[in-house]
Amino acid sequence: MNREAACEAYRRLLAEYPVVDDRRHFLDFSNPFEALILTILSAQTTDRAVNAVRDTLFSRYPTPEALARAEPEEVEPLIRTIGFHHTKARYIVETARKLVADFGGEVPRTMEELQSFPGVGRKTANIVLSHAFEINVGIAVDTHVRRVSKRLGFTDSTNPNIIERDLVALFPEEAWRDINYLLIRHGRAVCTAQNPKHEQCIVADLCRYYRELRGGEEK
DNA sequence: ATCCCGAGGG
DNA sequence: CCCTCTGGAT
Repeated sequence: MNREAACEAYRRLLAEYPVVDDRRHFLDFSNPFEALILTILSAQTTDRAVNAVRDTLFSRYPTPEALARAEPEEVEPLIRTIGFHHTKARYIVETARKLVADFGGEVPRTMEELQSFPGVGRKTANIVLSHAFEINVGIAVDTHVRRVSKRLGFTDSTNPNIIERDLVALFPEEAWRDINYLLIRHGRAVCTAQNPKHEQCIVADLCRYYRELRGGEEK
């Protein structure tokens, strides 16, 4: 897909899913430490579930130092409702310990350093950088971004790294932070994995997948 | 039943 | 590439 068509799709998605509006329901990323921990906890879960545990978690462990002193076993009950709590309790305690031991309690601001924390892959690191630090080094690619990008024709690949490279080349840097969010919204509401709602899709006329489907059944 | 703004390990 | 980890919402 060419850049003009991609940006047209971006504009329409932005109008359909207002990002500023949606951010109210997203996680509060004002504190980098909390942002890192909450983003780790967010994996394969809803932001509602994560928001439900944030107050108890951070009132008990307000700093990296406090969380570093805890044992995963005592943190686990506090985050039981988010799922994957056994693994995630270990991730966030070890993350806090590494934060204190290697970074003086300050959350680092590079992709490489962030990905050295347990539970932080490229997707999570991208989110922390772009939302907590306003640093755009790339585009966070999750399963929704992956599916929607492939269908629309933003990329031909299924490899997340190549998808990210294609998206980065396709969109201006100002759009990087929001395209992730827009594609996720669209992926959940309309461009679903099964039975996508083509009739509700605001970018159907730009969509390679939709074009192929119609071509396949009409001729 | 199915899915959720994934990452680590085999 | 595959599998596992998990509870909650719908």
